[in-house]
Amino acid sequence: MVSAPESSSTSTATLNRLSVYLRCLQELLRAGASTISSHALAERFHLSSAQIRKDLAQFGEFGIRGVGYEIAPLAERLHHLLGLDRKRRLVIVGMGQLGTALAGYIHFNDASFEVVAGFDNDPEKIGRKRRGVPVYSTDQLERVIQETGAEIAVLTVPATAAIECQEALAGAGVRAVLNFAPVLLPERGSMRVKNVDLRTYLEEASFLLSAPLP
Amino acid sequence: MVSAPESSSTSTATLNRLSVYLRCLQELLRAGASTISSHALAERFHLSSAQIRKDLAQFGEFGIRGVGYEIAPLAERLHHLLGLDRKRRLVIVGMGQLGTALAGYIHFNDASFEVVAGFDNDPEKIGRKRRGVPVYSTDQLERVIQETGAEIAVLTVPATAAIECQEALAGAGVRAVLNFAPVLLPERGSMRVKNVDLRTYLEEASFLLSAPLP
DNA sequence: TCATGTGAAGCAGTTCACAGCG
DNA sequence: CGCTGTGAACTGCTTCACATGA
Repeated sequence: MVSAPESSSTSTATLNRLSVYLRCLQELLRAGASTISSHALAERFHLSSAQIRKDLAQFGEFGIRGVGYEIAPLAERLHHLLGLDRKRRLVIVGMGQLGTALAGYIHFNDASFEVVAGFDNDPEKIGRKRRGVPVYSTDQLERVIQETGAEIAVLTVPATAAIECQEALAGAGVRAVLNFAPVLLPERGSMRVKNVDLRTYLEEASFLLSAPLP
Repeated sequence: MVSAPESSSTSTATLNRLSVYLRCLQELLRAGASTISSHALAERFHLSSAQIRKDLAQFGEFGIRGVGYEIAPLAERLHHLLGLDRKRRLVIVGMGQLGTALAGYIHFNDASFEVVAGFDNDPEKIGRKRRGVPVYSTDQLERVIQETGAEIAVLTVPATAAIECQEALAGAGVRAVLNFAPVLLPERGSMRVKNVDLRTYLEEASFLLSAPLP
């Protein structure tokens, strides 16, 4: 038994699975279960049980041989590991259709994240609230982000504006961006970027439909 | 010179890059360029030039040694390859905030995709149009999909409803799903699934913010 | 006995480095 | 000469298989 190494590097793939495991564990907990084996978990996600054990073993020995994992402490561990016991503030840049919808969606779905501000260039929107979120001019980006202490940004602006927005966000100290604009934004310095390119996803679907059935 | 192999298997990663290359080529074409080298492309995307050459070489020899790639024919080739010269019909299941926003977004952004129907359980919405898209009861899913010939579905329903929706879609003959519900839907038979899990993305960001700076 | 934790093997995708050709 | 096309090396993730321990 070793006290959790915790560090080195956890891959994105592993991280995303942990997020999914956590939700599953929370559900099991609500349903009154107390332990679960890697095999049982694997079945739910159509993964291999070894995958799950490897994922979990990175952070210390959490399982009980012959039995499985205790759900409650494991869930708590993952919750902490993902940094979810601390509420994260985020801003939405581009309060159009999609930005506004995401503001509501995040607010409604996720207790660990708080949408503290939206930005837009449309004078009609500036100074009002949309879905409970105050909308500021994009000029105010740096000031508002520093005042609110936001750490994450969701980018829902047109492709042409995305790069300059990213620069402004980097300047304001934002360290994580979810980019919905259809451009591949690069990581820059300490800023992490997750590109969520709807267009690419649709085109992937289109390709698969054209291809012969597997 | 070999006539394009075209087949075997193209990985998702490659496919997604092709989608991005295509948009870049179209932009270059509008700007009046006629050829581009793998190095110049690589610079734009912060990729290696070898990566780009490998990606493109899968479909035949398209480059001119000592020069680079001719933009127009390459763009046309990729466009065809991704199946974009054929208009794809899609439906949105769950016409809430997010579903409605996506309907507008796709319609506005992408000439190759047509949103032909939305589905929801809310009687208030059924029978009306939202963002130009007629909304039907979820009961009608199979009938409407077969009548419209939709091939792609965007899932924006609550997590609890996602699995049964997937089954209904599979039954209706839909072969590609973009799932925005926060559950990991499995591929089933010939149905391809792309999970776009906002919650996981946010939690990934949260983890990275907690972790020491790289 | 049964399920975990883990080295070793396997596989996939990326990068390297250079031969080949315009 | 410059840039493509490509085998070979490399990197990192996944799966296997088994020793270990409750």
